[in-house]
Amino acid sequence: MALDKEEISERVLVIAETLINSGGMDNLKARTIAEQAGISVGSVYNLFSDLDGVHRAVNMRLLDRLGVAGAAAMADLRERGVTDARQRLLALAGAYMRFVEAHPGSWPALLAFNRRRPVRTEPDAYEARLDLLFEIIGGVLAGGDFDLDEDTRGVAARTLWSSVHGIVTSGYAARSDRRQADEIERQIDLLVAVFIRGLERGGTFAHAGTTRS
Amino acid sequence: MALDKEEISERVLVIAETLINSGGMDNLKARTIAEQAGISVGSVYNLFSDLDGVHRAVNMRLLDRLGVAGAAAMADLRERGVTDARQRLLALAGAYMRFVEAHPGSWPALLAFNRRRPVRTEPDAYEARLDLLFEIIGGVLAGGDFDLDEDTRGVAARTLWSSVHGIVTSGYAARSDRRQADEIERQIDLLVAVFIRGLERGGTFAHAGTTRS
DNA sequence: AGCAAGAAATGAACGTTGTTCAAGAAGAAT
DNA sequence: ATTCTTCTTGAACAACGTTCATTTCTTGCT
Repeated sequence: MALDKEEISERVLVIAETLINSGGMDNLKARTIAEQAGISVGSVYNLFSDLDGVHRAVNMRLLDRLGVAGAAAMADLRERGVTDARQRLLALAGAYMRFVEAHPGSWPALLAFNRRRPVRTEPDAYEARLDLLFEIIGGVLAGGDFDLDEDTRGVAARTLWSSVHGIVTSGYAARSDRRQADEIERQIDLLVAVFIRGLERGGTFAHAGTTRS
Repeated sequence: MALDKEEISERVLVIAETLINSGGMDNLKARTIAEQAGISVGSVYNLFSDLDGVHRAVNMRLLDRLGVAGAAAMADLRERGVTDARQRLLALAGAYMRFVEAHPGSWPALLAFNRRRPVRTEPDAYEARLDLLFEIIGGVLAGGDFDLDEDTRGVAARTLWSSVHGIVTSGYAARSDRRQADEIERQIDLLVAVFIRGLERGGTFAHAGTTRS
């Protein structure tokens, strides 16, 4: 055996991500992986349970990289002495935007994968990675001069994440030219500005009871 | 020919939506459609270009229904004399939430379909239906006592849509139990409250220049 | 070195899928 | 009745995910 099992798995995942990123999840084919990795189809199934398993592993690596990108953006601003909450939130949103742009195939594939009905295996591994993102955002909110209790701050952080996520992904789903990138930036600017103004005034955000019919 | 071509198309679409909604897009199979509709596989391809064409048609019907649901929610509040912007936005978000709940398979499938790389056919038909939603939200914003120019109001409407969309879909993607429905409602409450507080103070929302690195 | 037992890799084979298209059936027109 | 046109059919094809009997390699022992 020329290579370690770990090394081959690694290579398979790199190949798999490239395939998915260039042609969507439909482009992830067992025979293509095998050919490009220099192994047989059977070996792919020896390393991973099935193609869904390969995709899951690719997705975990993606989420890890997104977390790193977010943390790096915060570290960068900290180094440059920027503590302004608005700029930090914009930097986080920008990091996410660039991340999605850099993964035009694999990120949509991750989203599509997580929507598939029969269902979530390893929810913990997935949500733990999301929690990391929420904590970064929560940290920014805690650093600003908002008067929020811990619980509300958590909800606000998750709301910000969901909102930015919605803006970026539905933006790129609609089109992919530069006009759309500008639209996304405008929406992010407005969202962050509105959030900061709205949160600055403090208070609670109890359920108004009108969401349900 | 016992039935009109229109009638059979209609029946095929109803069957297709049921299949997609119950088992995701993987459940949409040419032979299943043919069998349930009482026609042959070839006839399915006679009515639609391919399975993507069937899915596209199903998606258009879904978007139409979503638009109707939003308009109905607004009409209902108008009848009851409710003009408060906050309650109207919450009602819209609630309508979307219920819509997504009512389409656990077909709505995620629509989202996944629109993310597929090779690409958008008929972008106009799709975006026209989205514009209708934006106009409904824009109308609510115009009705409230915000001091927004038309352009900013449009951006705000689209931002609200994207945000609510992000909250609802990433909420249901993560889990599907009742705890998650509560979380979604909390996020929507906070988002709407923050938006109204933020927008009330007027002003512009120009690009701060920190989104891009 | 030789050898046996266990582990890992292989790719032919199977069942399903989307899609096509020659052949046939049905209808319309003369 | 006959021709022409249009629609319908389902067998056939290629491509896919997945399995598993067979082969190949590795390891431990004498």
